[in-house]
Amino acid sequence: MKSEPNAYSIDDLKRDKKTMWDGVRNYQARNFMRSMAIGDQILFYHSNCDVPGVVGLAKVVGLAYVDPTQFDPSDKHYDPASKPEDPRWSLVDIGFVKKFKRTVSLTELKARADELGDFALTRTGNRLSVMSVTQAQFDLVVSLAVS
DNA sequence: GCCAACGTTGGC
DNA sequence: GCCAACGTTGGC
Repeated sequence: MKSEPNAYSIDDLKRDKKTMWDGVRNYQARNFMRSMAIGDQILFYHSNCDVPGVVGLAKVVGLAYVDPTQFDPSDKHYDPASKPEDPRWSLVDIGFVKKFKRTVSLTELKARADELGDFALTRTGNRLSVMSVTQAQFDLVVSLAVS
């Protein structure tokens, strides 16, 4: 899952312990969240910053439910087209697991393309804020963080 | 700040 | 249903 550290960083999650992953307004990303299970592990990625990359781990602590911000006109992600009787957008609750001692940068991930295989995060033009990762890819990223 | 790669919108 | 225009994302 991606976040701009200016908006919400791994340090923010560490402080909060858990958070509602609100504001996702992309159907594919939403569908990924709807398919999540409690305990699913998450790579936490910082985008739009000095060193984009995976900075830590989180996990799913609450199954998908209606994202309340879609109905709030004062919210940045307000969606006037979404009706309470038929909500468009969902979110999950995620909990802090750990912050890596070092960032596993996007550059580094691209350099490991052979080992990672078809990795959603490094696919060209991928702008999804929530995407899937295989266990093998997850394990490789974690191993890079501690190496 | 630039720009490529998207997803969405809306006219037709 | 097509597609141009537009807005957004995000690396660089």
